[in-house]
Amino acid sequence: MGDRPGHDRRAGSSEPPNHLLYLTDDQLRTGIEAMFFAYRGFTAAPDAILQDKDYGRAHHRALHFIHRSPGTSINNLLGILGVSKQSLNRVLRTLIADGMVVSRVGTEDKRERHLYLSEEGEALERELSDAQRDRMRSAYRAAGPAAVAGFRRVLEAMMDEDMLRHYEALGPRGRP
Amino acid sequence: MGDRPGHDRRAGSSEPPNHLLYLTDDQLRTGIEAMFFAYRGFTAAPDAILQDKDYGRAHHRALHFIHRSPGTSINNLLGILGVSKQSLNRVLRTLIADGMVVSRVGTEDKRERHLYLSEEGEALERELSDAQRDRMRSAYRAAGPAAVAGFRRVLEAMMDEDMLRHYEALGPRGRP
DNA sequence: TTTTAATGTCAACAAGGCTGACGTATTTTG
DNA sequence: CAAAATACGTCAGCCTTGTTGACATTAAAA
Repeated sequence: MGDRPGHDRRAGSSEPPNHLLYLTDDQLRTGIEAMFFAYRGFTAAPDAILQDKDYGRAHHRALHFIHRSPGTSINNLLGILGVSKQSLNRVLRTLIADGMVVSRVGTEDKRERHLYLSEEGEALERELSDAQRDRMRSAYRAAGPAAVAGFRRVLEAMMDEDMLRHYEALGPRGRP
Repeated sequence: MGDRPGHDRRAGSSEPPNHLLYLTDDQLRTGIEAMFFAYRGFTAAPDAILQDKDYGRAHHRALHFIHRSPGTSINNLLGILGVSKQSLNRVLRTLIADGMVVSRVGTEDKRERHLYLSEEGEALERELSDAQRDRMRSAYRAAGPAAVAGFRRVLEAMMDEDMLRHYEALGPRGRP
């Protein structure tokens, strides 16, 4: 297990080749901790806004992806969010009841519902994503363009196939 | 608000300077989505292991940081994890009852408790972090050392002061 | 026409957050 | 030394968000 190819555990063994120093257990552990702490910073801004309103992080996620893919179906959204339909439904129900989200019966396939944000929904989404982008922007700016490219590359390598598909399907200018 | 210095909203405005193209709203949005999808990949492996046992992600976090800072106090752990003492207590109680974590009364200050992992706790922690590191390692390897450096730099810039303090206090070879 | 797919919804439950309120050592301070 | 502050532990209750199971509806597909 310790000598699985490319699996350099680095515990009391001999030194690793210099070009693999970044794969050290210590480096990996630090990366894990960085993800943990950074994710808190990542969600802090929108969470603070949501505290006052009657919504939570789950609502934010739904708003974000409906904004990104106007007209998306429930099934597509389920795949993106990776939750059960019952969980999503509970969130969507409140958003629809509050007039943030509009659900229209599909034109081609009338079993499907197409989801859109209302004006009000767009406004809330904008408020949340502005706050989150501000945080992201200052991090990007502090780190610089080269670091940002690396950041993206590692995150993309961290996704499994399923997520990567959804991530790429959103593309540079999201389509339903 | 649109022309706050360095706040290039890029919505229907003129082109941004070339050297700031990475601060585009589109780029930031993609980074946000990358974080969202990647975090799922990040927690997937340990979550899968925990599903069988009677523990959850919160237990994993406690195990991780006690492993990293043997002898840590409750208060320190609270700061790292950023949860209420009641939340942490619930998790710690089960871990202590199961013999995964040992709590010793402080030597200098007898009000404090010092937390350690038992042999069994170390074993579980190892199982979980091995799985998570495997995932991390393959992402690191796929992205390469330069990307990893950028990844870390952006994540660190994303933390707020409080988290950064805890993150750095853990250091390269964690101390209590 | 039967089957399958997409969706909504009800019920029940669990994990893991939170706050408020106490109780108890123990250390610090005035 | 007495009073206050600190570091816990714990009980109770509540919220969000996740889960599974079951059942109904509608409409597309075979």
